[in-house]
Amino acid sequence: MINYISLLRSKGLRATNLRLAVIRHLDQNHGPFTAQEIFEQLGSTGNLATIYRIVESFVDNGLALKCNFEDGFSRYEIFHTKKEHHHHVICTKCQNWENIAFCPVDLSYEKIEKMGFTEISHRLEFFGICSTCR
Amino acid sequence: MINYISLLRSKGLRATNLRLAVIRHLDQNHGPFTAQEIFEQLGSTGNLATIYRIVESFVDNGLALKCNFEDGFSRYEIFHTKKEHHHHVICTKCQNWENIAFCPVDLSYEKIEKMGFTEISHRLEFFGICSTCR
DNA sequence: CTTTTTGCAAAAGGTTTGCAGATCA
DNA sequence: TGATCTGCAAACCTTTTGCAAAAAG
Repeated sequence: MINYISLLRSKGLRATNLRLAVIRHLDQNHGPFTAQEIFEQLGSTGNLATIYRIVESFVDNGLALKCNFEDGFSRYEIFHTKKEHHHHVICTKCQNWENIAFCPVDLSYEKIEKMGFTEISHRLEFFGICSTCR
Repeated sequence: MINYISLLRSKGLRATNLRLAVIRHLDQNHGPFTAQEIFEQLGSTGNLATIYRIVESFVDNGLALKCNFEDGFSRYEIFHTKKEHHHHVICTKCQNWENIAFCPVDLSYEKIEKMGFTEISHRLEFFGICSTCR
């Protein structure tokens, strides 16, 4: 059982009720979620603008990752070093997604370093049509 | 020398002056570009809303690709089958980018097909800090 | 001369911001 | 108590849309 209060404080963030609710929700559910989804799943308490401030602060402090399904919404997903870096396949019809267990990209970093870049990261998402929609 | 008029017509698009200017600009310059950039680089003639309609019609008809540098703008890049599928490294400080000559991802499609997906595609961008900004 | 495209202005819609009051440490 | 955070409402900013006029074929 994770101590969310300590986790937040370790990043210099005060452990407010709403922040605790958001970090717990992200940690215990199958995300990523949009800010709107988090807001609703938390019972539409609090305020959407505050949810945005919270998830962005999590991204800035390494508690969450932001990802992009090319549908006009930013999505936020828990990040701890325990959980490995991963990607998604998004169905372009129903917008459901699955996690992908492997990353085909990391081995490429050496080539990009040779191009003169440092502190390399990447964003990768797959799109397709899932078996249900076919 | 590409015949842009025929190229547009082969996709069922009328060869208007603005569409010709946009396709020529995308083809002859080092993109991708935002709609605003295209508008300005073309001398701010025409209308930004029309530029949006044009580049989106190019994407729908396979003449352009849309890509995402995670900075709030959509970017559009010429696409012909002659030019191979490729990715970018974007400097997170100066927002300049370079093309990447290889794609580490295509070999993964088989694994994703086994997950039940068809018509698979992917979006991949690398981020880092370039030698100038370091 | 019919259909498609453009310009203009206004709307849409996700995200951000200013500020006063509430909450945390 | 002092610093940080939240709620509210309004602003922001990229992108889209409706419609009448213009251009294409």
